Amino acid sequence: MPRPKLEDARDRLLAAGLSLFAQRGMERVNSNTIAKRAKVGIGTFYNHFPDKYALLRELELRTLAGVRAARVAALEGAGPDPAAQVRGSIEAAVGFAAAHPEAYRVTFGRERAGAGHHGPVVTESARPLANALRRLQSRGRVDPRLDPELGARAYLAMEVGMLLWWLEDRKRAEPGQLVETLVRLHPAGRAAA
Amino acid sequence: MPRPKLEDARDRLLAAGLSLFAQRGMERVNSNTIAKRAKVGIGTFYNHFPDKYALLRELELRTLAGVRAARVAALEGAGPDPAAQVRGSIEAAVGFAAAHPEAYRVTFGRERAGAGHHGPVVTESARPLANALRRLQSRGRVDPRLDPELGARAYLAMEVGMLLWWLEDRKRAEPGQLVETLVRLHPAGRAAA
Amino acid sequence: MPRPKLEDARDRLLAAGLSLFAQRGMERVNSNTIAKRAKVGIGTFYNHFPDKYALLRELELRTLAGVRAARVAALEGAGPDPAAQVRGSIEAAVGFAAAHPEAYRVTFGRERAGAGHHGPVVTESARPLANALRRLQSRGRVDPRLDPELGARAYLAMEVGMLLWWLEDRKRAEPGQLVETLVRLHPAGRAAA
Amino acid sequence: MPRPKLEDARDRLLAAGLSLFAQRGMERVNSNTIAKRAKVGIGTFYNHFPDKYALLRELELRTLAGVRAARVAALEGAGPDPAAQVRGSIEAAVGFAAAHPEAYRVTFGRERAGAGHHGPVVTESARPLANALRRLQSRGRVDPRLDPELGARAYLAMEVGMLLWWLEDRKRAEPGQLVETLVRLHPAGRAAA
DNA sequence: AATGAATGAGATTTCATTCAT
DNA sequence: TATGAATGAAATCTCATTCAT
Repeated sequence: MPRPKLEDARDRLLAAGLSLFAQRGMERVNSNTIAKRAKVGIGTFYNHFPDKYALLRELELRTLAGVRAARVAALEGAGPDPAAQVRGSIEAAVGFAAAHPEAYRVTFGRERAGAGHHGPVVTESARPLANALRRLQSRGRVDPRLDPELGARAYLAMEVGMLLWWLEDRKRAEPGQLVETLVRLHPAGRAAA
Repeated sequence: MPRPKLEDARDRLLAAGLSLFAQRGMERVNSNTIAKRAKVGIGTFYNHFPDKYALLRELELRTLAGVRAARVAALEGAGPDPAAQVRGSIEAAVGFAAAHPEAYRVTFGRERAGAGHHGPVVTESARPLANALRRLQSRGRVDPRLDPELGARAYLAMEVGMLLWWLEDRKRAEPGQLVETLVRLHPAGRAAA
Repeated sequence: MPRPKLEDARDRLLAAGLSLFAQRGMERVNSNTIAKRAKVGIGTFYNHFPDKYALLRELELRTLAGVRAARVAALEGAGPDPAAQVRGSIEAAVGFAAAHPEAYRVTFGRERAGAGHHGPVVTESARPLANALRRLQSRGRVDPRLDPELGARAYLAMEVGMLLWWLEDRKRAEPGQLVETLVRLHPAGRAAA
Repeated sequence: MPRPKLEDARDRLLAAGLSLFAQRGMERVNSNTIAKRAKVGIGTFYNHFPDKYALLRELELRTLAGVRAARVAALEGAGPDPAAQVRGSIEAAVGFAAAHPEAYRVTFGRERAGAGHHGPVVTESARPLANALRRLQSRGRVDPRLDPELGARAYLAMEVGMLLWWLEDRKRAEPGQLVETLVRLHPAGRAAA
């Protein structure tokens, strides 16, 4: 029998934190509320996390790993065609947001206090995309005048912004429409036109 | 202490709030600090604003009006060519962000508590852009398969996201590069390619 | 022409204070609100009253004078019969409360902060009643074993308590019923039985 | 500081609140002072009561229960004679006020902000007394022209008013005198005359 | 006399964190 | 490890009063 209570408390705290952060936003959630929602004593909270930001950080790391894994899997499944890779990567991101809306909103949303947070979170995805753009430019498949760093940033800002907007109210669009729009506006999608 | 000149206090509070919000983010600024920075009693703060969110809202309204005015002026000065209009509008936005970085970050940044705030702020710009895209589609200048609403949203998310990223550290790019990138990735820029 | 503005402000302040105190109770009314209701600057408030308690005190003095005058007039109109005098005095008190419910509630109600306030307000009425009871005892018209001081106090507590209770919701009884009840329970009403 | 024994804090807060409310009156006591007097952190105050009114309400409930219990016990001990019952009930009330002067003053005194509070507190005692009067009327022991509801109210206003006045300065009378006065002026005492 | 913006002491309330059990 | 009562620094907000105009 696996330890029944042990990791239980930690997982319940993470789940409670996730749903509360998504619902109310970082600064409007307090550690006591998280513990209560997790049906755990407040002392237990501090046995597992040094403070509430640590819990948030862990949620973010899990989300980032999840998005990355989804993209990697999509790229591996897409074969060598760049267009298919772009579409696959986008479908992966949209799919992840649809499957884990709270995690997506908490990680990428506008909730964090303090400036300069968005950047780092996105940076990790920007680098591989910039490299991909450079490769495509060298093969003449993307406008060579586009700065690949800036293009990557710009695209990711767009993707994140759209998905957050969509998650506010999913009736705003079908996932397929989102994918179409993002594909069409993707820097690597342009050359096709 | 003698009472300062009439509307002085209110303006000083707005200025103090702006710089503090930009520096530390909404939730890490308190009314006492704003009042102190404005060299005004805490009571004066509450004579002018019911709470710190009201001050923020006023700053946002001023910023939105500023961006809109800059865009309108640019469009009027750009003549009838759609490409020139797109570029002009983008230059106006970049110019505004460069001239009022704190106001831009406070208004569009990721600081507000509670979800669903970004949307409304951006919505007002999304509508005219969607209309422009529709017009260009009917004239065959923009890919007709692009959903104009989603395209407008996507572009604005990109523009805002890039400018916020840039304002975190302006050494990251020259304003001209930003304009080039945004022009190239603009939904209406595509058909020109 | 009498000074038009002069006493105007003071009277409007008193009226505003009366209605606000009656509505919300002493401690939940502030001087700025009174001034606003009186359509007068807050500065004007302090030109007329040293503080908000002074305004209250003036209202109370006016009310006490009003009740006393009503009772005196009733006694004078009642002729020499003690029973008629008792009934007349009670009718005067009930009539005053009915005519000036706010003033009555503010003056006699349970609103004042700090203990020991009720006593003084009532004391002034207790003395003449105690004297009357003594006179009636010496004439054998009131039970001689009743302590006239305590009897007077007790009756007045009853009268005030009933009228406040009635003013909370006047549908609770007809004024005539109140008078009957108070007459029957009056220390001097007893001998009649 | 080591945490004091379990429910200790709550009881100390109630005791501190009682003595402070009695001393200064509701509106002149603040939560900090109560906590300090109870030798407890301010946070502990808010762990136990949502605000100071909640503490007051609990004190009132305890007092009302105490008075009721004292009256019930007295009635049970008084036997079937109505006169003895009346006297017993009055002795119980006077005894309770003498034994718990602070609780009595806080519960029945004129301190509460907002109107309409006294009524409800007294209502609960008014009903049984009204019923008793009705019974006595049907047996011809009380003047049938007296409205039993109003009579009950009137008597209770008298009792409460006298006891509050007495508690302001106990030298004003002996408890025995109070009882005598109240017995003589009781609606059910009258028929004896 | 009238005005009302400005003031700041003080009251209320929140919440991250500790620690004895 | 788990618990949760206790804590107090810090934030929000009120309001009586002043004073330059």
